[in-house]
Amino acid sequence: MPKKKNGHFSDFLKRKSLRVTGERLRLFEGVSRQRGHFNVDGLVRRLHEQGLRVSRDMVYRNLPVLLEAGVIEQSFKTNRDTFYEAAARKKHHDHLYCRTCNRVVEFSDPVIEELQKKIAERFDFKVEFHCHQLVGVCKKCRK
Amino acid sequence: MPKKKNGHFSDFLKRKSLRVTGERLRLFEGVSRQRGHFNVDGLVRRLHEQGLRVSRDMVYRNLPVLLEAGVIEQSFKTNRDTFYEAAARKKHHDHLYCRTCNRVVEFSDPVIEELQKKIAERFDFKVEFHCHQLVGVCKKCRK
DNA sequence: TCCTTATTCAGACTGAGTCTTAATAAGGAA
DNA sequence: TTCCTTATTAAGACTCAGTCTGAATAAGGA
Repeated sequence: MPKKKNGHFSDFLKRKSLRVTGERLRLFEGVSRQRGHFNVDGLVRRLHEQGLRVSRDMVYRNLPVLLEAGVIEQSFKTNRDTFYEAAARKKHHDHLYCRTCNRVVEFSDPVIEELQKKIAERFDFKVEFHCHQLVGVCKKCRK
Repeated sequence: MPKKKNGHFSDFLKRKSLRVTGERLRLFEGVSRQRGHFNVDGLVRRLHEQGLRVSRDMVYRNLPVLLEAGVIEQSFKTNRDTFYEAAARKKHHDHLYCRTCNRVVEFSDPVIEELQKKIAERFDFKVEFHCHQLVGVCKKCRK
């Protein structure tokens, strides 16, 4: 029984005076074990396939909570959707997005991260997340 | 009469075997003189106010053309809209976006730009534009 | 001038994200 | 435990940025 796993999350909820509901804990567990990028509808579909009954609306309502708790982070945006991923799985990274084949390549650069932090400080800006994606055409799609 | 102004644009159209229509040239001129950030519906509204009759669809259809010709560039995205700005007006920059007051602060960092270029080269990726925004809460909104 | 075909317009459509309302359940008080 | 207040939930309607369709128009080559 991994009671400990969602301990941090329910602590977070209490700290924020949000109610610790079974729904939220189940959502937390379900989301935490997802791999790769997902949009909301994709997430709901996956969770259903895994036998977890959650409504789309429930996910949308709790998105800010999951983001603030650091359970997920925003990954990248296409014209249509916003994609997320479970944050605990791996360290932060940014994305190259091929608009032709929709494939995504991850990159991370500690120098860029550091410079970003400095910029935020300079403007006295509390950054909650950032979106950094290079959009274009990958090698394959250029033939 | 600044005939020369849209010369580059009509050359671009010809090079791409796209038809040089009065509509497109008018759109080009209208868009070029806009200042600040705008989304599509806002742009259409502004152009109407300035006496230029363009349909929303016309703008959407020609968005890729204007982007590729370098007339506008993508600026930042909110949950709902994508914002653009006339590119010729000023040099490239990125954005801090306050999700509370929706205000936008511009920043630019040549080192980050350079590092991005290197990353794109490493993955042999032809970058058409990039989206780099730090989302959070500005000084004022934190009281 | 004619003909082909890209472009334009009007308006319907799609779907991500939001909102409403009634029902439910968390958690504090006694 | 029981009751009560109030946040949360489910279902489904709604909004509106962006896309698509089909008919009318006009660019540009022959």
